[in-house]
Amino acid sequence: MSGSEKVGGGRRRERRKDDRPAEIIDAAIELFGESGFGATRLEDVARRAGVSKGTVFVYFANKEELFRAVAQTVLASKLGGVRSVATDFDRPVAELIPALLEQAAQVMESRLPAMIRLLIAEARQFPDLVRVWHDEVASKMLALVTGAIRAGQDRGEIKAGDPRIFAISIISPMFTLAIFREVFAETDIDLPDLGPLARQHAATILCGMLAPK
Amino acid sequence: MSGSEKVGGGRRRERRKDDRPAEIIDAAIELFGESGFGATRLEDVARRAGVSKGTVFVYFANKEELFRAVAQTVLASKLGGVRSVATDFDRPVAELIPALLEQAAQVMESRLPAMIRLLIAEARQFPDLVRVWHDEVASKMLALVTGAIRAGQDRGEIKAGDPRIFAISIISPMFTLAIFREVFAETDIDLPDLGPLARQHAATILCGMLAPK
DNA sequence: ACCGTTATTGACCTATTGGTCAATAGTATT
DNA sequence: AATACTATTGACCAATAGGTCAATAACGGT
Repeated sequence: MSGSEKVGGGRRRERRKDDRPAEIIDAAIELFGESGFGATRLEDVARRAGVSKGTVFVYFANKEELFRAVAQTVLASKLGGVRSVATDFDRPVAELIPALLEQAAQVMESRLPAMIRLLIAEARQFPDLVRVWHDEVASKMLALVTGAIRAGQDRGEIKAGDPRIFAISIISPMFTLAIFREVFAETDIDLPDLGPLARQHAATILCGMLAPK
Repeated sequence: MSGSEKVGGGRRRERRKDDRPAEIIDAAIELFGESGFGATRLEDVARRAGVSKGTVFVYFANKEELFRAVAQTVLASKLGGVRSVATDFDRPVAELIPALLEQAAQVMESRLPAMIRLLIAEARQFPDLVRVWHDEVASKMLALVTGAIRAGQDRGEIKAGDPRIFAISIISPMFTLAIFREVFAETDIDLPDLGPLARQHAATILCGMLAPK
């Protein structure tokens, strides 16, 4: 109570060079997520970050650059998750797939879907970001699953068929539901939860892919 | 050849009240699809429609209204496809699902994915459009599939499980691939085609859902 | 041919907002 | 306490693009 004021509305100008970028990025993540890139005003980002518009331009050359920073921040924070699953590569597919989908259900509970929505929205404006998103996340994910499928096929565990298509069959429900939840978030439309979807879909698709013994 | 000039670069001012709206909407579909809503200038829409900016405002109160018209046009033109599948409702699921996915593969070859991308992008800006899209397309689609699943379960054809989740398992790969193709369109990334996906996925998911005899 | 109607135009207005920068005020050092 | 340094500010600028409207010219009717 005595000396240290509550930070929120405390002194007006504080010099915190090191924390600013992260704070601005956080604010931008929220606002871009709420209103999209085009409709979000830098001044609002600044205000939410507790900073003036000028400060935003001290740390980010322009709006695009801020968007890049936002996208990379969210993507980077999720990379760990993907990696962790990538480690247990050569378990039997019957174990890998449920684990993978469970993991996906968790990851999709974060800010990632909002980010994905943004990337879908601005894909044409920021082709290089699409590239990053593909190289860092999508293709790695796909490669991981495809590899596991192929291994399973070699072992005679999995039916014949295009592994890339199997991979899409496996992961797309998580992707689709995550997007749907984003899009229909503000409405009263109710959708299944990610967890149950992950489990039932894992069982179904696995059963469809296992080679008949 | 004699009197009627080629329409394209013909006389500058023509009075064609009836055709203008459709022409403007067509131009807008293309441009919104290419650059998104925010980044598309009404003046460009006008030019592509062979008309001046003022004319656009004669037929559409503002940019939002034009967007609505665009969305509804594309949605409406696709409604027929959904309906046509809805008719053969109580065939055995083993026939219905491949047919449905084949149909979906075809529909996703149209402008619909671009429109879906747009709707995802602008969902927060146009909540009422999201509603339309849900009521007119998504929920009908879901209801159709869910209904068929339930019927199949009653007949003992299909395993126990949440029919809504089964429905997502069935259709989401088509949705996902369509979106991916949109997003990665400008890159050199190559993705599977919709047809093969539809067929292999139909076989896989069906096999996973059929009750063991 | 003439005229009245109105679809069409494009110059114009203006609000918005990304982006700049000289002034200001924290902070560290002495 | 005085000084130097620089993070922060917010008034300001300029460009862009949505939106308006009086003037114009295409068309139908007589």
